[in-house]
Amino acid sequence: MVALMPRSMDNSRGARVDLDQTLPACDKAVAMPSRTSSRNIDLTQVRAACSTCSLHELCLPAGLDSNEMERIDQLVKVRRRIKRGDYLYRTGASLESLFAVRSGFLKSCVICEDGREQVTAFHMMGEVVGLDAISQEKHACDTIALEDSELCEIPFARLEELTRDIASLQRHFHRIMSREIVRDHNVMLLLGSMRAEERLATFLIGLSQRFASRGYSAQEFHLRMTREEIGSYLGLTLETVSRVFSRFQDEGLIEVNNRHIVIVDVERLRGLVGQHSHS
Amino acid sequence: MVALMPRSMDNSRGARVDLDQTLPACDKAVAMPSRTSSRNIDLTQVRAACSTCSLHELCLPAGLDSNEMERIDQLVKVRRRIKRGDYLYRTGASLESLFAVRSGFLKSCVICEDGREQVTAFHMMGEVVGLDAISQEKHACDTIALEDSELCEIPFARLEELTRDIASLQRHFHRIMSREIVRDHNVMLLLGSMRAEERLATFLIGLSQRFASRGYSAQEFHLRMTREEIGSYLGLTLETVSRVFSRFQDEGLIEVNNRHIVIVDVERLRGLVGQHSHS
DNA sequence: CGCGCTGTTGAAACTTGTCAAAGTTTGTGG
DNA sequence: CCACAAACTTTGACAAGTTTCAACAGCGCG
Repeated sequence: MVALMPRSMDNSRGARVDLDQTLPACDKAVAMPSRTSSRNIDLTQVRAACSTCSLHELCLPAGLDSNEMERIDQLVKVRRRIKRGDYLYRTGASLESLFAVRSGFLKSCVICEDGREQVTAFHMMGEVVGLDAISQEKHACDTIALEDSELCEIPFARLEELTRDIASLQRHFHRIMSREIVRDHNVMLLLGSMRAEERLATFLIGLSQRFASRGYSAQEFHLRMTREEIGSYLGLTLETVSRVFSRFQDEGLIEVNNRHIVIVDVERLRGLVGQHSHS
Repeated sequence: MVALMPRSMDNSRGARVDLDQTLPACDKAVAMPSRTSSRNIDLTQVRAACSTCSLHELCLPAGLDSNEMERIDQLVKVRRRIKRGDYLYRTGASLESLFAVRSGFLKSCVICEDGREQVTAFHMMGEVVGLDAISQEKHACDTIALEDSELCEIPFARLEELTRDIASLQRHFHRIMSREIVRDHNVMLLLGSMRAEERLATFLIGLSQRFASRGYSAQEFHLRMTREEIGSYLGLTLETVSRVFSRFQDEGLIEVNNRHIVIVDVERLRGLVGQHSHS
C-alpha cells in the first residue's frame, strides 16, 4: 500500500493543456485515471509534450536537445487513454502508430491458431510498444491494458521521416528496437534453460529493477498481472507460479499478499539465478 | 546427397572480381570454400556487390532500384570468409559492422555468467546478423560459423547514414529489425508452451521453408548443427532431440540419417503442431 | 450479499531430464 | 590411405520437476 508512488521523480506533466494539477496524487492517478473522465473533457485528444514529460530520458526522445525535442512534440500526436482490459491494438490491425507508455501497465501476447497464448512482454511507463508491427505493417500481437493506462501515439510514417532528419533520434530509435531484441534473447534463455524457481526469481528481480529505475520502490510493489499471465510469460502454469511464490515466502525471500510483493532478501533471490537445470 | 543444391536460383556472384566461375559446383562451394584459399589470393578482401548478388531480394537491399543499389555496393565493405567453428564476433566486442550471410550457416548464442548457453538463432544466406549489438554498441551474443561461410560486412555507422538518405533502405532496415522481433516472439511461444514433439516439428517445418525460399529442396536437407545445438535452441536436451527424431522416423514422418533429413509426410508433421501441452 | 474471478494447495500422472553405455561418424596424423 | 581419437548420436533405465485435475478459500465487483 505504501511505496507505490515515485520517490524522486519529477512529476510535471502535460504542457499545452495543463490538467494534471487537478489530478489526484500520483499513485491514484496511475491506479484509476479513468475517474478523471467524469469531468466530461475528451482527454483522448490532449496533446502530449515530450519536452516537459518526466519520462523523456527513458522514452523515445532520450538524448535529444531542446530543439529536436520540439520537433518530436509535434510528431507525438495525442495522449490516448485506455481502460483496464481494453485492447490497444489487435493482431492483424494495420500499423498506424507506435505507442509510448505514459502511465499504466500493459501486456502483449501472441496467439496460435489453436488458441494457445504466450505473453511476450509486460510494458510500463517510458517503454515503446508496437515494434513488431513494422515488419508486415500489421500488428503481430495483441496488446492489452492491465490497468487504466495513458499512451502517447507516435504515427509511424512521420517517425520514420523525422528519424531521417534527426540523427540522434534515428540512433535512439535503432537502440530501442535492438534493446527489444536483446531482451527477447534473454527471455529465450530463461524459457530454454531455467527451472521454475529461477524463472520466477529472474522475473521478480527484473520487475524490481524496472520499478526502481522509474523512481518507485525496488523492494515493494504491486503486480498488475494475474498468476496465469505471469505463468504464460514464464512458460509455467499458474499453479506452479503460485507454488513457487509460496515457497519463496516460506523461505523468507519475499512476502506475498495476493499481488502485493515485498522483496525481503534480494541477495538470496539473486543467488537462486544460476542453479541451472538442464542443457 | 542429392537436393542440396539450389534448384532454380540464379547463381551469378561477385562482380568486381569474378572469382566465382572458378569455384567448384555450388554444393561443394558451400561445403568447403576454404579450399579455394589455396590459390593464395586474399579472398577476405574481395569486394561484395549487391547489385549482382542473387540474394538481393532476400537481403538488406531488397526493394531498392538500381541507382540505390549502387550506393549500397559502396557501403557493403568486403566479403569476409570464416571457417567452421570460427567466431564472427564475441559477446562484448564493440559494434563495427552488421553482417549479411552470403553463404554458409551460423548460430548465435547468449551465455550466462554460470556458463549456461542458449542458442538464439541459426542464420542462413540472405539473413542479417548482429542487430543485437546496436543497443549498447557491443555485441550481446556470440556468433559462430557452423560451416565455412561467407559474409558481407556492413559498417553500421555508414549504414545509418545511408538509411537517412534512402527512404526505401531505411524502410527495409526497420523491417528487418522488426522481423527479428516477431521471430523471437514466435520462439518464445514455442519455448513457453509447446511440448518436445511440437517443438521439433515446428523447427523442421521452419527450416524446410527457409531452404525452400532459397531455392533448395523443402523435403530433403542437411542439418548443419548438432543435436545439442538443436536442443539448446529448442529448450530440450540432446537426448530428447534424438529420441523425438527417432520417434518421428518410426512413425514415418521423416527419415533421419545423422544430419541428413528427409521430410516424408509434411502434412502429418504440420498436424503435430497444435497439440498443446499446458497453459 | 453472493457470484465469479483469482489464488492456494494436494495427490497423481506424465513429460522430460539425468546418468550411463555403446555405436557411429568425422577429422587428423602418420 | 588407413588407423585412431574425438566428437557426435542413439538408446535404456530411472529420477525429478512440472503439469493436470480437483477442491477450496479469498477477494472484489456489481
